[in-house]
Amino acid sequence: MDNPDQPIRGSSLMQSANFLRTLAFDSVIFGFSGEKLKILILEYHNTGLFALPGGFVRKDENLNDAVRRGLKERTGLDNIYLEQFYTFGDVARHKPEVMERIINANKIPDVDLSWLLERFVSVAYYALINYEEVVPTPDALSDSCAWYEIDQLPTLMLDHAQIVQKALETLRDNINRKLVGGNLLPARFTMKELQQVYEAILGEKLHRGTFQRKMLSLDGLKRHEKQYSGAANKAPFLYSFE
Amino acid sequence: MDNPDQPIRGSSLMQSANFLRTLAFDSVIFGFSGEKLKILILEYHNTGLFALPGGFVRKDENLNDAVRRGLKERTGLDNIYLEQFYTFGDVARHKPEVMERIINANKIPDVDLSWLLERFVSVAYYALINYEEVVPTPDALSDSCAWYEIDQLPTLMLDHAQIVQKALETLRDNINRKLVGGNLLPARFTMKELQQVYEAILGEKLHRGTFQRKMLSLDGLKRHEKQYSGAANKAPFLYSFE
DNA sequence: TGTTATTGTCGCATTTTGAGACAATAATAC
DNA sequence: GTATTATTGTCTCAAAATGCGACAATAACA
Repeated sequence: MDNPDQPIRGSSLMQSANFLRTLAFDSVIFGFSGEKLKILILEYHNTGLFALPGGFVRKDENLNDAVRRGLKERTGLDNIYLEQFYTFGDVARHKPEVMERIINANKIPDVDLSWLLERFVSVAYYALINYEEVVPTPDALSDSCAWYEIDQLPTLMLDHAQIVQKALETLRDNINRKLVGGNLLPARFTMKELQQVYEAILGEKLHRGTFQRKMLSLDGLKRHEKQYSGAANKAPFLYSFE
Repeated sequence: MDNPDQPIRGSSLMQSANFLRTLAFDSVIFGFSGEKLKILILEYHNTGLFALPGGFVRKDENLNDAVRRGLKERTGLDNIYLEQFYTFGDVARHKPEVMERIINANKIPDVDLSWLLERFVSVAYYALINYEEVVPTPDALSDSCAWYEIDQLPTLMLDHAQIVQKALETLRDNINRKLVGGNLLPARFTMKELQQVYEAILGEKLHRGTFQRKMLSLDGLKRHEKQYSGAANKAPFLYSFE
């Protein structure tokens, strides 16, 4: 389910009065490392349940800000490219027994949490993150918050697998229109690294010459000094996004 | 605001118990006629307020079904291509005084409508409709439900102008990927009519030869008999979508 | 039979894309 | 120094897609 995030730390905050009813968000947080695309997944205490990081929207808070806040709490990162891609509103995604299991697996002071058992519609976002700078941070309900390779995800609860799927599709669509990768890579990177990001997202190999020509023609990259890695070959240029 | 639609007819239905809190939908319904792209706009009784047709989601109803239901009530049409394109969740869109004005302008039996004054997040959809077959139908709160040319809209309440804008952008993006127009035209149409739809959506003239070649290469059109309109020139073929 | 407006299609120049080839180069081996 | 090796930047050429104008075909009417 769209899990609460930080609120439970101070359990008094976790009251329905502070949040919009019915509405939650979930986020698909992409990172890139070791030539692989990964996403952040939570595991709930003593339940064996895996989920996307999500949360609720405060009554006086913009929807987009709520997600930004959640992202910061979970990754420590700020000022990140976030894209809303779909809102999931089927009745079938309402499974109060799952939420109950999560609540029961935790010792939570006597606050009325019955509102969490109601049906939620979830607005889903994805974000592209610099893997190196992230400190994955579980919330009070979770054991862990960790990176998983996109094609080796554990079984996710509710419709979260479907959400991931749709996030990937949207990302693939967008990559042909915008220059993607700014946040997935360090500030300076080689053309090869950028190509690896594209290949990981698209799930296919690209032709080196064609890729380089295309990227350079897009006019969104700035070329810097060469990177002498110590390898016995020509040193590649470093680039940054403008 | 995201207005209630049919429920008020039987005012007993218009109780908060039946609907999800916090959540509404709005729809941008595109039609095509006289070479112009148009959308359906409501006008509320005695308020001078214009709005997109919208509504609420019943507690036991899928989000997508709620929109489909609303669309049918408003246009009489069924089985239409509907696309969810964005969810609007800023605090700034909460203006209880607007909703109050609408409620006060109508004589509504004493049902508690205070829930309508709360903040709503709205999921927005667009639909492409066959103009010829539509019977625009206002709801109980509205004087009228009528077509307006896309570039001659009245001032819309709340953030509805922004919603229309985003719908148009999404439609323009999608038109380059999918074959659009199936619902905007009659079952059989000429290549010229199809081109006019594209030009209305994109807001620019297209080259006739290039357009025809492109459409035929997409392999989603079936060619039928010629249409003898009585004009003194070569008769065009009729096409339909497969 | 000629006229007129519109349609289907073609040809050609231009641009974009896919794929391989080749010289340049950074480190190491000799 | 010089040869070797892996990788990079760029080029070339063919193939495909696109922009734009031209021309023959044709339906109705004079």
